Amino acid sequence: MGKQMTEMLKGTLEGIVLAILSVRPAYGYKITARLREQGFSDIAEGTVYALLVRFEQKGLVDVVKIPSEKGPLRKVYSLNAQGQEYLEEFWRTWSFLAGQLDQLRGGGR
Amino acid sequence: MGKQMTEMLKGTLEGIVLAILSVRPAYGYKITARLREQGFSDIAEGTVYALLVRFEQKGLVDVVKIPSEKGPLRKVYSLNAQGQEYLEEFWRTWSFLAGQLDQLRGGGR
DNA sequence: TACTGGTACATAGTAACGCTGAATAGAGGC
DNA sequence: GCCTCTATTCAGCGTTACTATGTACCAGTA
Repeated sequence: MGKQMTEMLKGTLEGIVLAILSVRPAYGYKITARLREQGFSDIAEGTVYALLVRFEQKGLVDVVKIPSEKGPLRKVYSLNAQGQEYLEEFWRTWSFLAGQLDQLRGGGR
Repeated sequence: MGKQMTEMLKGTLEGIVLAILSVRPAYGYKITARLREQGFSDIAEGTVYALLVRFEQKGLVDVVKIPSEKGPLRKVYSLNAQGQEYLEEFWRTWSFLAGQLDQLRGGGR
């Protein structure tokens, strides 16, 4: 992945994963696979797990352990009220930034 | 400034400043002031200067020293061909990310 | 039994970036 | 002289994503 993308993901990946969780609960492995399908080609496994741990520590998610059909236990994460709140703030921040960028891009031509 | 914004600016502020320079050459103090007016309320002084130094090291900008009407010499930065190229790549990366986020946001409701 | 491959989670170490806070310095106004 | 505004620089810090590796469970196969 490009270095620009790597840096741009800081702060954004968090929101992306929260948004994914807001649609439906999911576990790390699945989230990583989904991100890769969506074009974030080399998101590292460890990256998502670290993120999920942080969510848990901040109290943004609830966790349930569910047996997998194949392999070790899955840790299924779901967004709780606080996480929803946090996600909304993320969207506000993102909107502002995207607005500014659009303006700059338009003005630059 | 919010912590979310701080993290989101990583990788993005770089593009923002490059975009500003692509419109017309500018110097650190002015850029910082302009960013603050545009709503990036507490961009730290040092942040922009560090960015400009990095641009210089990567060879994305040309630098001229010009006397100020009031105060020490200004270091005026202008985007060169390589910088222009880099900025275009930034826009491509940004477009991809913004597209993904828009999709997620739409799907989440 | 041993091997392979897919699923699933965890973690130590590293690099990059923006922030904090302070220092330096010139010019003009009181 | 002292303060304010302009203008740049730098050391140290916290957060984040990446790299690389390790653990573990299960199914299929030879």
